[in-house]
Amino acid sequence: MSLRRATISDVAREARVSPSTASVVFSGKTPVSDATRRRVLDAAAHLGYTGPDPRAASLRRGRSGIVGVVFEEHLGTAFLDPVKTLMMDGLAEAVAPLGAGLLLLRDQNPTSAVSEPAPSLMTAPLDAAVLIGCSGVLRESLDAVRARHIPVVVIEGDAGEGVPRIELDNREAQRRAAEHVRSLGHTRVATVTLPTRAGWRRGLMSEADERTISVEVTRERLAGVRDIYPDAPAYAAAGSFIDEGLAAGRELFADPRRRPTAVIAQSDLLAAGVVRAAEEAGLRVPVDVSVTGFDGIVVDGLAPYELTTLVQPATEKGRAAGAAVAAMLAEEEADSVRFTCIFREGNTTASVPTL
Amino acid sequence: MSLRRATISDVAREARVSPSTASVVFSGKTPVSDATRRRVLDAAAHLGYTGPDPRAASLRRGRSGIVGVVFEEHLGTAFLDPVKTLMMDGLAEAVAPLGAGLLLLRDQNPTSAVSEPAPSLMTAPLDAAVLIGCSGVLRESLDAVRARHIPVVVIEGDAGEGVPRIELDNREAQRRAAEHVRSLGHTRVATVTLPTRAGWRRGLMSEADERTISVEVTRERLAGVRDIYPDAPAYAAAGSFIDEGLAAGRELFADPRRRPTAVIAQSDLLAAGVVRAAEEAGLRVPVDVSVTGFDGIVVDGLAPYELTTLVQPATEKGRAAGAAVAAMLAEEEADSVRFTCIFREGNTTASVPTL
DNA sequence: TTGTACGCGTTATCAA
DNA sequence: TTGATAACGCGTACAA
Repeated sequence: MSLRRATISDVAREARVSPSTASVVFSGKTPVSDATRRRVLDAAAHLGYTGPDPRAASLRRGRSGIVGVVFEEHLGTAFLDPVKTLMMDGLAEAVAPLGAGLLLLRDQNPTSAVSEPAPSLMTAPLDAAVLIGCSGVLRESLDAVRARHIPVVVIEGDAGEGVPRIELDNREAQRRAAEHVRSLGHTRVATVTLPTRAGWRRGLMSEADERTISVEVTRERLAGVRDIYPDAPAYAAAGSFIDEGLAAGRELFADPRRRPTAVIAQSDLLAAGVVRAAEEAGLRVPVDVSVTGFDGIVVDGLAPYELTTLVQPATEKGRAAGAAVAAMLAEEEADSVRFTCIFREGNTTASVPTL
Repeated sequence: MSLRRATISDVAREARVSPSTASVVFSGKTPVSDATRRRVLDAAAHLGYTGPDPRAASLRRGRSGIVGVVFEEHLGTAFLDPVKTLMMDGLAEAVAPLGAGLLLLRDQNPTSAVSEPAPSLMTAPLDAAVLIGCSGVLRESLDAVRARHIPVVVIEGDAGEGVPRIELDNREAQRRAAEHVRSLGHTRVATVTLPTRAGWRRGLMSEADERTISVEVTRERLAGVRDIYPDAPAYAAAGSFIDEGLAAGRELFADPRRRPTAVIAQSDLLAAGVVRAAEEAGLRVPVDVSVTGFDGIVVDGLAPYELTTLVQPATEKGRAAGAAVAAMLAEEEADSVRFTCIFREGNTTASVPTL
């Protein structure tokens, strides 16, 4: 065995062909006679050569086969969100035909005090990047990627002109849920929102709080509720978890005299928590209180309840991002896509109780 | 603007320095006079040069800054498992100082009928690879990676000689839970296991079923129970979900005369489902029935229950894998690590009810 | 502190 | 069907 790994030239020499011929045997881009292919493959096996070095190949081709996925949070946190998980699934599926893989990236440099893009985002051999939830924080990452002229797609965020976006009709969808609740006769309604900004601790929001929501999804969905119920109390959770919904529900159901007859939650997990809080308070769902969610995921352990919710095409969103990436890599125009949620009536909403 | 992107030579020319000087300005490997640095940086800004091309740099240095993480399942499925999620977190944290990112990889080629490694595993510019749950299926991936002489670490799996492993004391830990249950006086005990093989549908296992369990974790933990309760009925779930535990619990609690007074579940999610099933059957936990879990994760929505469980250092496992990768990249010896679970008594176990 | 020269391993192009 | 040639863009001895 030699010290350094065998290269394609070594294989070519051993097989008594030119390096280009050996290369072609592996890439399959040009027909090669069976005899020659045999010789090359045998030589490769003999030398323990397992195919072209990806680093050299990617330099030569100008493609690395790597798509970066940029999160603005801890990976562990990101994957706690079932919607993001499904999106990743769709994305992975959509880039697989390109022979590409997904590189997990965080936006912030964790070791740096000042806000600057993570080094890996600057130094990774990316063919394209997908930014998830482009709020203010991801701005630097976006700029960094664009400066590198890397095609970029943004999911759920505002990216400025020229950047394809994958969006949801958050406001309209949430409004539909509110309309449904109204059509059932509910007038005492509360809403439980997703976090409003980084570092928000849970609690009822003041008007001032509402005006300064920096998370677009939260703002939009709240606006959808406000279209129908301008004055409903809004409780902002600290995250999209059952336990957060539970905490919110406890507070909302605490005072029997101001108890809402319907709660519109901005995620299914929050809604599940609200349902639990209702049970805990001795309220029957949906007889005494109606609850709506958002996302349309399967909430493990919530059976026999089926949330009335807005089903968002989470996997589709990922797939669409992947398709946009594929288009941009093929030098085609990639369009923004706006997905529509589908209202699904479960067994957690009913007419307002008659007193 | 020129057609092709500016290279470091262009910058050097514009700054009237040699390419190597310009290179050094970006890498910082050699001191450069302030004046020169300025000129180079200005020239770079002028030309829109954002730093060395990662593809070329990685060819030259022989490092890509990419660590592959190989799963044997759909990504969406993998991230449904809180333990894997935490592991990813630890892994990401541990490789970040290397300036490395995590490339998500599946082991099987989804488009191929025959079992062969995914193309991305063969063609991705990996510095190292981490295989998760190396059962039989991941064998090909392991061989492929080793043929490429890429350093590899295996989490929860058997990798053969020379491959560092990150393991858990599954059997001993589970035995401790069983011992705890026995010390509480329970004799009518059942266990709920993780899936036994790919494609297993839920149900009680026969002795023959038990002998042919192909998932190591399941086998080991079951062995731990068997050390104490050789004859306890074992129900294998189809996945680690609350709803699976619920289904298992329903079956175990169906017949009041053969009802177990304690259930040992192989994961916290399964245990949570068993707790729900107990409630559903009108049994109080832990008064009428004790339940133990495994993992020590926070089960969202299970409050006020706190499972008696075995806390496994999930994040630590990821970190250890990252450390092993770092060591191997530094040409050091990387040792296998065997982690120990910590028994934690919650409020879901109590003495056997007196009749 | 700066510059020269070379090679990292591959593949696209073109001619034979 | 095969082979010669020339980059791809950079980092790093080594010399100046």
